[in-house]
Amino acid sequence: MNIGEASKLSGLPAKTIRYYEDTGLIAPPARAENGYRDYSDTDVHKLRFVRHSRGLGFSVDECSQLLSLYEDKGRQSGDVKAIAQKHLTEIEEKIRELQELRSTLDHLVNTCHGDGRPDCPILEGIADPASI
Amino acid sequence: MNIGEASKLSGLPAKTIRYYEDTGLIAPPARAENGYRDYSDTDVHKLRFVRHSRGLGFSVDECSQLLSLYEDKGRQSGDVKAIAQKHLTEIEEKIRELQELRSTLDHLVNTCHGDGRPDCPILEGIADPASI
DNA sequence: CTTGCCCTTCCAGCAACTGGAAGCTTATAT
DNA sequence: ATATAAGCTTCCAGTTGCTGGAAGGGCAAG
Repeated sequence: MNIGEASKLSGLPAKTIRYYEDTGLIAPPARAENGYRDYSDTDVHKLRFVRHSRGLGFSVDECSQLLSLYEDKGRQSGDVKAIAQKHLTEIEEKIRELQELRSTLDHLVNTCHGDGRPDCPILEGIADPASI
Repeated sequence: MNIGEASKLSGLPAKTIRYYEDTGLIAPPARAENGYRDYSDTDVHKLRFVRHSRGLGFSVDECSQLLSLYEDKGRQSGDVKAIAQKHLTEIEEKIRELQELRSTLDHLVNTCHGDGRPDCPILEGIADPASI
């Protein structure tokens, strides 16, 4: 099938599929006689795999590793788990950071009248965070 | 003072300060006779303001708006609050997304033995999310 | 036969820096 | 005085993960 069809079935934009091919994340597919990329069902399956792992927030590099492991029937699940665990830890860290930001911002937003007057605790809080 | 000193006092890398100048976030400082950038205390104050607002996760563009408002003594606090509120909402949305990812990943990681055997619920979950 | 859509490649740009090269000036050490 | 090191200048390239657009070829329908 052409890239348009593979795009529909995988849920990835055609642009993105070509990009993944360029950067080596996915192997180049077969080519039809007219030069068009020709995707198999297996190719589409892998594209979907990549879309899902990207959707879980894995970096393209991590997706590449996960895809290799997926294709390696002699894999060790410990290797997969290590990647996922590391990613999970990073996500948890990110959540903590964002919650801190939310807390600070929420406080600032709530103390600002937000009207036509110029005095603004938000700006003061940014200028001098120690004052919060 | 030279950029190195301004960097120390503001907490921003010299590279970043030059970058902010290039992109118009901060006004170009005075220049000494030797061509070196020459920062005033006021300049440093603004650099700190930018560092803090970046630290709160505002985009450079939003920082630019906030800095303008900070310098505008006739500002309306409602304008500031609108920017901060929008950002807060985005952060809350981001937190929700990450919590979803965390939930899914946590489940996957916990169901994987993570040993030398090849069967791996993480890979299966990525390949077929409907199965989770 | 032309219109329109799909495909191809390549180049540029987004955010927000960061690193490095090449070439000044200034400060320090001998 | 001189050699070296540190700090400054500019400019260009790379990072991540795409996305948009230009220029051109393929192919089916009207």
